[in-house]
Amino acid sequence: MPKQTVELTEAEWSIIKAVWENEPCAAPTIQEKLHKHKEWTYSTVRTLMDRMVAKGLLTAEKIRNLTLYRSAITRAQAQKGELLYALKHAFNGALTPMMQCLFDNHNLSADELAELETLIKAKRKRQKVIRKP
Amino acid sequence: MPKQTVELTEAEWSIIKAVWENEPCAAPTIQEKLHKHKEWTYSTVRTLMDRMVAKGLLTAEKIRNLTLYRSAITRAQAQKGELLYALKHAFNGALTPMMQCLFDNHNLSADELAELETLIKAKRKRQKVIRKP
DNA sequence: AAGAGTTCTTTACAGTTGTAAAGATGTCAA
DNA sequence: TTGACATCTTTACAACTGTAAAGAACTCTT
Repeated sequence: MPKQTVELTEAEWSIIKAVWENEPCAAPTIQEKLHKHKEWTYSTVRTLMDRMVAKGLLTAEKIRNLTLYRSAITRAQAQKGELLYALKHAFNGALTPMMQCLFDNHNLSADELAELETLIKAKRKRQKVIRKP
Repeated sequence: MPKQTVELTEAEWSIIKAVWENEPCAAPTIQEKLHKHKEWTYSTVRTLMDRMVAKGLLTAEKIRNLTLYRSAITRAQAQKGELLYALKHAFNGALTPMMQCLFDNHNLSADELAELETLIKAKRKRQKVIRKP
């Protein structure tokens, strides 16, 4: 079974986002891709990536002199982990207060509000479907 | 100005929640309150709390042999910090995908769905109000 | 085969986090 | 004033995180 709760540090988020967009990819590629935003040397990126392999966040495959990395978790899994962490710790698992907080701290365009309503309506219909937790 | 982005570790969340519910309070009180859930010794709790004072998450006031602690940030601030962290890292700041993710991983009661709609409607009206960021 | 360039490996180090033992000090009741 | 008890202070330590230097190894071209 896949890890059911994934937690990423800030640095790991940077790395894995770049991996998702470039996989399979080599460490130097990731370093270059991140270079605009992060002043990390190759060594830094490499160390982070290898640690992420050890944690099961990435996989590495060695081909001759090159190590090819791939993500071992999906973006959805990572997002879920992050969100559930916030939900659990900051809101004791209660969704409505979380939404409330979001609404209080974030301006929403009319379009976004409409989209949310659409999501809610869709959710009502789907609600009966069994979902694996 | 108050810290505008607060980030708490898991242990810090445990502590500060207990503080919010008991402040002003002494470290031994917090240790006892948490005892059901956390097998922390007094030393552990105390160390965590003192570090939180150093970080500006709590305040400490010494009265004779007793150190009284208070929260230095509100629950709302902490919640906001946690949520914005998730929003920024996992969703690149995009709210709708975040909601989507939430809906995909969380069953909602009819009541909750209705509440959300209410929140959205309220938000539409308030939207024009200037909010300080 | 030698040099240039690319990629990797090893090692390190300081700061943070979780966890706590041991001992010091203060307080109050008898 | 002497324990008994409560509370505090100091010190420690391992794991994890962010960051990277230095040097080794590989690859490709001339």
